[in-house]
Amino acid sequence: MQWNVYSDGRCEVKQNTSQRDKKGKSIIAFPDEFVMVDIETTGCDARYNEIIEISAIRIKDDQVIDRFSMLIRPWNDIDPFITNLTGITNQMVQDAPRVGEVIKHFLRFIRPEDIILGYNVNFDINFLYDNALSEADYYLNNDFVDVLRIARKLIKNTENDKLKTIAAFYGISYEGAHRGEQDCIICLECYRQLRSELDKQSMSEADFIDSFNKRSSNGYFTNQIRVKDIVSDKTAFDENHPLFSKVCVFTGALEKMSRKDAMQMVVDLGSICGDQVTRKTNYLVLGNLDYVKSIEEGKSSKMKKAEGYILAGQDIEIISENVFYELISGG
DNA sequence: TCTCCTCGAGATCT
DNA sequence: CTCGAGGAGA
Repeated sequence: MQWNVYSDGRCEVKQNTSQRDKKGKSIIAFPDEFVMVDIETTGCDARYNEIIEISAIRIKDDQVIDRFSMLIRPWNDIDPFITNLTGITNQMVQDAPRVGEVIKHFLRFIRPEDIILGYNVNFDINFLYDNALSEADYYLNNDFVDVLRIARKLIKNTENDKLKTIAAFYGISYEGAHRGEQDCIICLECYRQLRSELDKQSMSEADFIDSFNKRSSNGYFTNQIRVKDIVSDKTAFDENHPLFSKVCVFTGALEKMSRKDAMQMVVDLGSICGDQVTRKTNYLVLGNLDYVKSIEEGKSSKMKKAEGYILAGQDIEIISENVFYELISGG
């Protein structure tokens, strides 16, 4: 909580700036022209910490066409932890301009219609938004693309999704990282690799973008995987496969793959996925339900329904994830 | 089958 | 914060 303290002793809670209601949207896009941005700061909290470096590079049609990089002299000393992390010392910034001057230069570099890219770029946007408003009376409202979100969706087998890890995954040098300009270049290289990853996974950019934008008109997430969204491009199937023409329904979270991937395997075998358990259901595949608090006795509604049908003599089997994989592989 | 809603897990930037 | 689940009700 921050306070405004007046000379007559009055004080009041500082205006809630955390709304940032003119801020641009986080979008998923692959624009032909954009500005890659990275800042260095004295800490992680935009309310209490200061920007000490702003860097940006403008890319058009995969070419760097303009650059911006300036150090800033903060009002407070730079903590040794930050100097150790970034290599930026108090001495390096002693003749640098204040944030007000630098942000005004930056606002001349960036154009209102530019799309900003960066890694976890919401962090940078928040600092820039607050300083643009307080120092230049300007609302920074550019939409932005977070390369982290793209990486999270596309890269599954790394231990985490830090920029360092994604760079290593693609063999991109991390030399000179934690300085603005170099981080822009590293992020740009990762972005290029991630974009080409779509081809490797034979996915169109439009489909990839769609997978993020499954929001209903009121803005709520409706990210449910629906049976009708899972189609097979295969035309011939092995009719002797144990799952052929069987109806499979999933409940709970699978441990070894996403439900969507599992459903894709099912339809690629010529089987049918169901959204809910019915008399036509043949297999109910049991994922992990532990984390679902609303579930009583560890059983989802699909399980209870299936058990009811089994008691009534229907041909339904409730199977574990592992048994499901055995069935998939034809065993 | 669609809309609206709730919940838990797991992060990233300096 | 974002994302991936499940559920009630129409």
